[in-house]
Amino acid sequence: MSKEKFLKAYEPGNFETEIYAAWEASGVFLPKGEPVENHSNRFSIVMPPPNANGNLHIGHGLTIALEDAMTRYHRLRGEPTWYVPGADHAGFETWVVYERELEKAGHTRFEYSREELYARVWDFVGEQRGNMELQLRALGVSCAWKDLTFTLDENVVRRVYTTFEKMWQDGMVYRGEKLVNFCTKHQTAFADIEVEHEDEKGYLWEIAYPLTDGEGEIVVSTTRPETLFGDVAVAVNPQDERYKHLIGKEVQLPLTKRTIPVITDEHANPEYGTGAVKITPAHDFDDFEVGERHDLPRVTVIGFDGKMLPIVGESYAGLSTIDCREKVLADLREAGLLRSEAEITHAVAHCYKCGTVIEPLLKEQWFVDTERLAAEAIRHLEADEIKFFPASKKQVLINYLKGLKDWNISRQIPWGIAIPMFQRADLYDGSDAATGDAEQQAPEWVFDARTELKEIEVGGVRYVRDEDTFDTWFSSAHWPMVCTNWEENFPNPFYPLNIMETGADILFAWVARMIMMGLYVTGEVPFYEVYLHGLVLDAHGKKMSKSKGNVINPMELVAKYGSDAFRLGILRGRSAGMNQAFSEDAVVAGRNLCNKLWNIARFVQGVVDEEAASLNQDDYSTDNLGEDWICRELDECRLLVETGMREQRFAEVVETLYSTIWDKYADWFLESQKLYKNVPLLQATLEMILTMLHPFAPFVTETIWQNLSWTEGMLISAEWPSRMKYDAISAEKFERLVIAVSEVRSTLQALSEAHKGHFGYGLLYGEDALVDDNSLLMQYLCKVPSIASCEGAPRGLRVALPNNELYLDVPEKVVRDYRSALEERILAVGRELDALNLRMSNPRYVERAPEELVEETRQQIAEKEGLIERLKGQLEVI
RNA sequence: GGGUUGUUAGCUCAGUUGGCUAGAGCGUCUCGUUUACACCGAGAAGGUCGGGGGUUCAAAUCCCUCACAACCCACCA
Repeated sequence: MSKEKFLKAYEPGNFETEIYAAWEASGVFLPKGEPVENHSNRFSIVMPPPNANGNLHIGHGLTIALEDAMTRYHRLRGEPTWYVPGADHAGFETWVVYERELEKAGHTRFEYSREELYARVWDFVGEQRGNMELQLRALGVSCAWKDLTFTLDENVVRRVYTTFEKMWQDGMVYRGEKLVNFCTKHQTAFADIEVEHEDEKGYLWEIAYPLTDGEGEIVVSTTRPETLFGDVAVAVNPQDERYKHLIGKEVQLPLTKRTIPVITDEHANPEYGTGAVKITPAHDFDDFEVGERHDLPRVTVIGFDGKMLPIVGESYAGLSTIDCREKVLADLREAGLLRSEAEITHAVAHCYKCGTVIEPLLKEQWFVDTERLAAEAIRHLEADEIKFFPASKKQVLINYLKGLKDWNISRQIPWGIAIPMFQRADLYDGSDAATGDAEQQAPEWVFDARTELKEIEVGGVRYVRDEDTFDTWFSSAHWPMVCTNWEENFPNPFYPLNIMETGADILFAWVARMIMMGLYVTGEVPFYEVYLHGLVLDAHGKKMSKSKGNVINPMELVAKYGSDAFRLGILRGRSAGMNQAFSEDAVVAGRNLCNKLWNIARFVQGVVDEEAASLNQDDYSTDNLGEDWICRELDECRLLVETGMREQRFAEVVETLYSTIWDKYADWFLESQKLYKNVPLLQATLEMILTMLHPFAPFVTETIWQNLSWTEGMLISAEWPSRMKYDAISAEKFERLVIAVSEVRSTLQALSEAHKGHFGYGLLYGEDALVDDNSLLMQYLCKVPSIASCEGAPRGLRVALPNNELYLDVPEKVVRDYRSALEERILAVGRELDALNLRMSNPRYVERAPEELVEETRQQIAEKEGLIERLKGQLEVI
């Protein structure tokens, strides 16, 4: 590239694609150098895999901005750095999308075998693949593309099967008939965590169950009268005096011919409803447990299609639960058994995808016994082996793990990793009933990884594959292992990961499971740090959702403002774990910074071109105050960036860089360089700010680097800046000069406003060595037409500075017009002085506050007193 | 019902272990075409840091309490 490309404004679209291609082609995204065993000298991170067939949303944008900034920073520090990208088959999500397509085309899943469906979805995803990866590239992600892991890759499946087999052998996997959360629309069970509870209006009905001995009745409270066909008991609290005489009696179950017992159980709450509750173990989680305690039968009355089963009798069978409810209520009313109806609000479980009410149904499923896994995870968490950002999430996670229940890992959707379990054929369908002893003694279930086969033969016995697939979180739990090829590379120099960065909303679903699984398989925590980002809300702090129509597409922002601007904007003001509103203004500010940096580079390149003679110097020196000052400021900035990166405080790092580059480097240093032109220093300092900003704005910094005449190689693999050398006393002096210039400018502006004139006044100075030594710079920065010593005869308006003797050479008339402004200023300083005096007049302050603080206060009082004195003198002159 | 986190300028948000005059971006107002940049420069206005109480020489920061908001968890029929 050449300088001709240094156009006036930075146009990201002209460079980004080209720059990204150059990075990718150079191989710089792959880890460089020998990974060392000490994890502090290498950096590994894996991408939470975006949905392979989807588009990136704003949350991905934040994820990439964070992860890529970390990655680039560590790469610049010279550490072997490995950022592994991923793509998710997104089992249920993708299945829902595909099934919708299928339905649009007038088909249903039931027309196809599982193999056919799997193949069809595979093709469907294949068509979409690539979009997501292109979008990641547009965001500038510097990940090792050749190591991209798809969640259905062969090595992932192999790893998952190995773990599952180990769990099966360890007795941690079991087949159980339990109540599961079942979506009757999607025909699949869910883990507890996948179910959404919402408060809804409903009714609490009271229904009379007559005693079989004819001695009255017992009235139960229920929100689901249609499940009464599945009732197996009525429970009352053992402490409830009202019902003591009924315990052990039988009642007639209304609308049926069955009778059921009255039992006691703590579950019955005497305070709620009538205090008597019907027990339906097959359709209610509480009742299921009551049933277990009392060894009650489970009567299933609702099918997986959400319709009433034949067992409920001809007049109800086949009805939906809602229709059945209406009919039951009507019939009860007619029978005179419905005692009351009251509106209530209660939590109802819904499918998180389609909103269908979740039906608790009995189903045979595979479960993972989580007790051991959770206990081990808690042990390592309590030993502080993983550092959390924000720190508070660690305890939140421990609390969750303490209450963790067994994990249902069976899903009835074809798009996923098949569960490698086979059932003895005779038990599977009964059609091929076992005849011999050998068959009858064979185990009911066997583990076998040959899931591509529908049937297998083991020891002469025929087995049929379980049709279900794994919960995606079961395989995702292996993510850090599979992405780093933990098994093949053992001992793996990149495992455990340095950090896991992901959304705070999947702390339980994912982070918890990665920790449990990592410990179970490898014996080590899978990562040393966890950074959890919050939700990106819309501009008004509302959650983004398609239905609300407030979704912001990151790609549109990238197209409009550039990738760097988006990255700078999305990180601004965002801290770990917090849900924060998205601000397009912050992206605009990012865009402006990129343009500013671009013009800084144009200026520096211009000076370098002009002063060609002084080129090719290896090192810089500092020859005047501003140069020492900028070296000090840049070095301070570097330290703040390093600390901020260590502590994962990205918003602060960006803020620091922004103000250093703009408010210090451009506004003061470059302005003063228009007089002095220290070429080697300009070059060194520009390189430094480019390097420090590169993790956050990779494209513009690299583009500039490529366009500068003297730089070599690529910025992405440049060296992190080392310490700057400077004279601290000079730097301090420049700081005072800055204050003086600001005050002069401010006074000039106030004068012009008071007097409606333009401010072509000269500047005079008295006994002021600092100004005397730097008069040219003062004149230039203050934009005054002249500067001179007042030769012991001050005139005009004294500038209100405590440490400098400066006068603006203005006519007396103007000073008089300025009188009110001066009076105001005196009052303001007076107020400040009062506050300081108040502090000093408190003897306990002097006594207890640190000495340097007290000393500082004393100095300030002296300064303010001097200043006020001078201002008053000025007023008297007028 | 339990838990977590918020409430700081017109808007969106920073503010590390308590300590100089509480900051930024965007917006607003005034002035300005000084050849790096109008995606700019200079200057300015704007906040009793949600309310109340407490600890301290000193509180936006620590403690208590109230109000409001968001999110997460939860089987109360």
